Amino acid sequence: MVAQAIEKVDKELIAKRGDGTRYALILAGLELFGEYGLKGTSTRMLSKHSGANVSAIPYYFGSKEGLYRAVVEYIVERIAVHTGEVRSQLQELVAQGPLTPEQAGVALKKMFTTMAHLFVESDEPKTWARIMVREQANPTPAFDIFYEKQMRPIQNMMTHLIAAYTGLDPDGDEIKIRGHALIGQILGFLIARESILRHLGVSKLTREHVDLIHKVVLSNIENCLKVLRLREPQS
Amino acid sequence: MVAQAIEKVDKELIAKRGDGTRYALILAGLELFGEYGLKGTSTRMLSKHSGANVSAIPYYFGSKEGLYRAVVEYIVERIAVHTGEVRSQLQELVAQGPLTPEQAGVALKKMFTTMAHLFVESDEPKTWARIMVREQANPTPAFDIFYEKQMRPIQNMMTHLIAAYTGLDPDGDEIKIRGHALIGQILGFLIARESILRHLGVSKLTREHVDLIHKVVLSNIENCLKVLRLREPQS
DNA sequence: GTCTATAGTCGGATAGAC
DNA sequence: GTCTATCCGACTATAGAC
Repeated sequence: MVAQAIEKVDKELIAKRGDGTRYALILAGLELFGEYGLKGTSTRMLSKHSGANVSAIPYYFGSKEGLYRAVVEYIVERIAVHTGEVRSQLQELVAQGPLTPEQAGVALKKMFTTMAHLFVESDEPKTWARIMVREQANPTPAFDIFYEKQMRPIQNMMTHLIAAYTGLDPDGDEIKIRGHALIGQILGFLIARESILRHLGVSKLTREHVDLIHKVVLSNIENCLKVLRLREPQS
Repeated sequence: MVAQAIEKVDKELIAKRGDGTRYALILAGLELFGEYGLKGTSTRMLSKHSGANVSAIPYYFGSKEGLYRAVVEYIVERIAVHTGEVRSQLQELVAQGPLTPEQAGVALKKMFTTMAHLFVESDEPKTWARIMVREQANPTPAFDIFYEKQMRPIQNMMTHLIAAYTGLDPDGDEIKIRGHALIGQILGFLIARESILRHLGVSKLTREHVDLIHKVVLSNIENCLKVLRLREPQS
């Protein structure tokens, strides 16, 4: 199964080092760290799962923690691959000058759609999610990598767009909190997945569930923001 | 610090066993399992933190896993203490017969206010949260205790109230998903706290932040539900 | 019910052959 | 760059004194 996954992935990452061992370890780490956590995953497990020798871990990554950092960096790279296009589109748009509320509204919708698609629908992120959720609840030094390269740009872009759409002060706390609340709706389906699965009485989300989640989340977000637009700029 | 916390807590729990050792271990587990996870917490750490002897763990709980289960059970009990009053109020109300949309609206507001208060404002849940978040991402057998005794009743109550308020089919998937999305907004501030703290540029939420979060979340929820009320019952 | 001592296991990292 | 062998520390749980 590792070999299969290797083929799906950018050649560049493999080419980073002459061999596939390093990469096989990252893939193993992705699965095992997500499943059992940093401490819960032993180098022997990583070795067995990747097919690499135990000694390859200190050799390539210095230590088990080094491999963990590399795994987080890999996740950041993969998210960039998934969201890069939308992100550069939005950055281009923003760079062109001040946005009209209508433009901002369209951009926000695109942004949230991308997030919902990535977090709810795709299969790949489920592997990442566990690692990143752990990091949120209990940041290791690796959290900095994730936050600075992924979260902060998203937060900034969202703040900017919501400000353009609603007229809220882009530097105030309210706009940051509002953005966070909206993301929370989507994140809930990633983070508390076990609870929603049990509530729905299924072991896996069906196509219909996913579509429904999309619809609900996007309409909720639209409603929350629309009300702000109509509100007089104050306090 | 342990002795201090003991005093704050129900006498019953201490009286469960003649001694405080058992309880001191649970308190230590609450902090350490949250911080380092099940595997990441050693019996030596628990011993040192609680002041109890290492052997007290297998003695009272059978094993480290036994202590972990006891900690989850303790969390469930504590949540019940915090939410019990509102919960029985709501159950009473529901038992009296079918609710008008207005009654359901008031009840929903009370329910979400309680949750927001508990998850965003109080200090105690932050300790619980880490453990429960780990369980969501990676359920151990202890998750069942939490889900059946806490999550399911909340989900059922919420489904019931949203149905009464909006006219949505109480047995459909949509209502479950809508409820989950709304809870997600609140949960985001508990689970992804590190991200919102960094975005706000603070290391701890101030009173003002907490009030703002309350306001934003509750108004969002109200907006999302209000729209449904006006919607024609369909599909 | 609490302690010390220890058995028995498994972990990460290194040394050095190939 | 990959392997085997091994060191050494840390872990959980138990035995048995008090």
